[in-house]
Amino acid sequence: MLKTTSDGYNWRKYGQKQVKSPEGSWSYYRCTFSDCDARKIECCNQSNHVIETICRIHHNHDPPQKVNFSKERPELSVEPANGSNNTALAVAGSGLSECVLSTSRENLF
DNA sequence: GGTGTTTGACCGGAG
DNA sequence: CCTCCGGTCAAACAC
Repeated sequence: MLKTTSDGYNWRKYGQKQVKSPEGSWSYYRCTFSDCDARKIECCNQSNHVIETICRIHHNHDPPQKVNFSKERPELSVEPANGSNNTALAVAGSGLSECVLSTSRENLF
């Protein structure tokens, strides 16, 4: 709460599921912004480490960190800049824009 | 008191 | 038509 998460947005969890392997859990997140309908799904492994972050719907607004947020922000921007053809990522009206960010679990593991 | 998290149940689509 | 699974909502609880 109060503090923003990885993306710089405020996410509200609205569901969790244990799917696939017993060591796989999906956490469903939604943007707390009233004017935003962004959704995100986090895939965690047995140790509750986020191994994959699937962004479903993108935000239609700027991050709440409007004040001096430039000094923060490690390096993970919203888009996978390392992606080759991330141009399709800009498809806001293409219906379904999804980006899968594979986080290095070794960071925590 | 308000907002977000947790957990179980319900619904719709696919096979 | 029935069953399984992914996705969402709602009530209760925690901070």
